[in-house]
Amino acid sequence: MTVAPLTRDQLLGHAAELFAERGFHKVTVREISDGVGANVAAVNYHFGDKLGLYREIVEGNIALMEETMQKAMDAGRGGDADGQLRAFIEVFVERLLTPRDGNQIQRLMMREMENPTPMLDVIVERVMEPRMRYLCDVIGRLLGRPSDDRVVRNCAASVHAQCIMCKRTPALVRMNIGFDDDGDAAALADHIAEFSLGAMASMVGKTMAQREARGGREVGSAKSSLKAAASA
Amino acid sequence: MTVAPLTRDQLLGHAAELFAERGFHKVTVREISDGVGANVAAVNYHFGDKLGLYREIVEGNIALMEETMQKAMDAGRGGDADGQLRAFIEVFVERLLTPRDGNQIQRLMMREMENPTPMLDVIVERVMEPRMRYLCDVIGRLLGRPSDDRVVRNCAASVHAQCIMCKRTPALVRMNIGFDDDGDAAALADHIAEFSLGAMASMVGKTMAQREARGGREVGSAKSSLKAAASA
Amino acid sequence: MTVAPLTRDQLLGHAAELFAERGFHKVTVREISDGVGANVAAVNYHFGDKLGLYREIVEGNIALMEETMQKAMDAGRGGDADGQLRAFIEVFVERLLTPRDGNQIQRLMMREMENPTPMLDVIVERVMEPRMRYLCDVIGRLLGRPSDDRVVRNCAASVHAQCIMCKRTPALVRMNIGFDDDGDAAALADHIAEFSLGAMASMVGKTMAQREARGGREVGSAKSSLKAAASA
Amino acid sequence: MTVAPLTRDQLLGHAAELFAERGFHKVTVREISDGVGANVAAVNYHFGDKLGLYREIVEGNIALMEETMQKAMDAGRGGDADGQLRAFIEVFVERLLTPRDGNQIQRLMMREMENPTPMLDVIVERVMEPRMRYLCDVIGRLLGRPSDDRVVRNCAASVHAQCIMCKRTPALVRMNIGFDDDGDAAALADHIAEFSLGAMASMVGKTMAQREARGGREVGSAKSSLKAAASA
DNA sequence: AATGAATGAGCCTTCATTCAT
DNA sequence: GATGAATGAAGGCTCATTCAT
Repeated sequence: MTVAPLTRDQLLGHAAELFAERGFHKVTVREISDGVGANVAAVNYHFGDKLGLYREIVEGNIALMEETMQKAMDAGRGGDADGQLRAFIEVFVERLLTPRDGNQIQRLMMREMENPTPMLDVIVERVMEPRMRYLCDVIGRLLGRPSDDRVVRNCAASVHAQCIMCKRTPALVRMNIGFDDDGDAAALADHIAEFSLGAMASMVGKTMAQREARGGREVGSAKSSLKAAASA
Repeated sequence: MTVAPLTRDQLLGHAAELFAERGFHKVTVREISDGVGANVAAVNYHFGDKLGLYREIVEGNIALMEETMQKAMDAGRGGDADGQLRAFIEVFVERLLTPRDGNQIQRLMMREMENPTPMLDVIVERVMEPRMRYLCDVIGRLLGRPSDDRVVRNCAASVHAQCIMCKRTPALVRMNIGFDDDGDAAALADHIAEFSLGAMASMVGKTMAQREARGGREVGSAKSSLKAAASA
Repeated sequence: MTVAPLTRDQLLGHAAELFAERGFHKVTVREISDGVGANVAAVNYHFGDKLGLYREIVEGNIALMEETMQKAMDAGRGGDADGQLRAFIEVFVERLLTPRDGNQIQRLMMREMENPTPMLDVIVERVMEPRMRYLCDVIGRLLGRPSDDRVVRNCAASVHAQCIMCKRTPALVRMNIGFDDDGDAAALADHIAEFSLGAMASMVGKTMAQREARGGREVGSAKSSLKAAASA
Repeated sequence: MTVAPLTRDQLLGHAAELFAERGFHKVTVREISDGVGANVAAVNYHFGDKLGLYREIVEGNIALMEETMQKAMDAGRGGDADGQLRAFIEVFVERLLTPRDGNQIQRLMMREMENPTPMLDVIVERVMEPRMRYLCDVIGRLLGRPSDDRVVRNCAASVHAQCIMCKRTPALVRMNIGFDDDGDAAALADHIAEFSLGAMASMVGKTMAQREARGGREVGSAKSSLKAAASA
């Protein structure tokens, strides 16, 4: 026998969608409670206050996110850096563009970037930093440089900047500065991957050419898959 | 002999800073007026309403911006597309990072992206569209494709995304997903230019390789400076 | 056991009195809420906004009014036009002069005539138009003319103007231009009925005299009860 | 040589029109001053405050009114009461409907009836009371009764009510309870005069019939022109 | 004689929160 | 476990008035 979904869970579900869509500040508790046929006081009753509800949603999403991230890293394990970066971009972009019940973390993060809340710190610690660490790790291997290298960090930022721009916020749409708007996440991911891998291949090529021009020679350190490709 | 700064100008100055810092919606008229020791009604008296004050600030900034854009385009005139793109990125990034009294347009635009106001339309028309048109034009010549080509637009978006990310908003700083933070605009611009030009050179190279593989042959149309370099 | 009157009902009651007394625009929500010891936001909570509260009051009154009008028409049914007009005037004037708890429609309508609100349209549709239709119908039969005849409409306006003037607004009282102020609704109604029926009888008589002078002859059409009386 | 009209006079003229159109409370001092290209403070400078300006306008109009009233009374002098009443109604209605530069008293009085100001007392004393006195005097002679007779007062009120209704306020128009709307002041005045004289003739006739029925006889007192006509 | 600038009181509305049941 | 009712703080705006020049 099925029980009616508890108000608490309904609130969580409905609020999650609203927060993901418009951000913490632009959603009123009345909207949330009305949306599930509950009383205004329901939010405070179940979650202490509006932020408490938001916190629970964010934390739930973070947990999901951590699993996903782990899976993504596992999936890439064993492959080359090139494939790992492509995979990362594909997953990221797809998540950003495709609404999924119970997983709004990517959109929530976009909203946090626009209008931060106290939850941002948690998000940074448990989502952004692991992600950037992974991204830098992959790119480091791509470029044959340490993952805390300045160039690596900048390339990671370049890649990340493009991914973020995939999320079409109202302002971005009106500004018409985004990517081609055919709603095809795969095509978008492909462009970003091509663009970024091409950029980094070119960087590695130049570095090599410069070094070779200086009579230099590859000296150990990390092996670069792009260098390998470039020298092939 | 200098006169005490008029309330109107004080309001403009103070409000401009507040708006640039937090965006239109997160600033109250009381904050603005109190900040210069004026009455709440002062804003209404001088500017009709809050939006009128904001409009005047934005429009002043847009005018400055248009001059700058013109200058940037003039600077590139005569050079090749490669140089023009570099110049554009340099100017853009420099503006974004260097605070200038009475010129908050870049920050205001970031705030508009986060939380749009009715002024966004004007900004789009007079700032974003000319900028993107120019960017697509330059990149079109770089890639040897028409400026309204899909690939061109996507590359322009990739370049633009990176530029925007240079602006360190409070959230971006806390998220630690931005470029290396040494405050050196030139170095940042250089990274973005290298990254982007490398990406596009690689794209052109691939295209050529594909065409050559298909026994194709360069057939006129626009000449690509990157293609020229790639085939050299 | 009686419960303490709910704030909502208190607000309705107090506001109704204030609105009837001074009109929508001259009453503030603070006055309303303070008057029943409630918070300013109470009005918004219970009725959405000030107009929502007003709407509820007006609509309640209109409903009562419709019943009354129906009753007045029923009362006249079967009688001749003369009697119907008398009945109408009596009921109307009595309503206008006698304050009734929870029925402020007559006063509210006076206020709407002075300072219209968006509710006027509803009042017109559901109160004024039915009333004037009925009045024109009765007078049309009195005069032996179609109810949309110009003369009929003007006579209806003359009758209605006198009825309205029975309502002693503060300004009217100070101006001392109203009817004799002994508070006797029946006497007032009698005067208006005498005056108006006399006027119309005279009109019919003249018409007849004119027609007869022209050698004309009564040719059917609607039968006029006043004509019948005049020729008797 | 002509001098530029003084600000003071411009303010008087413009404000008079605005006040006549919408009433004291619905006109802002800014509107008044802007309308003549003057500063907001001009009103207070020249007239002390908004009410001071209004007072001056009202008093000027009252003075004009008194002259006019005097003239109207003079004009009627010598004629019979019937003609005097017709003349009164014609002048009154025509004044109400026809805007005249520098004579807005009728419209101002309508506005005072809707939304009284402190000036109402003066208007009552110097305009309303003399007018009603004259009206009662004329009607008294018409009916052959003393001018302070209850019936006379009521008839005066009936006449006056109809005249007032000629002024088409926004609410009256929407309510569709006014006279036929062809903007012809003369026709309107004619209807009201016919209606009212007919009404009073009928009253006199009845009175006579009643008295005669009681075997009564005309015993001196005021002579009634209508009675004369009725007995002819 | 007149004005630009500025003020203060007041209004309606919004929203997260709290309280008593 | 949940709610209807009510609150208080705050926000944008209007308008007659005042002040210094």
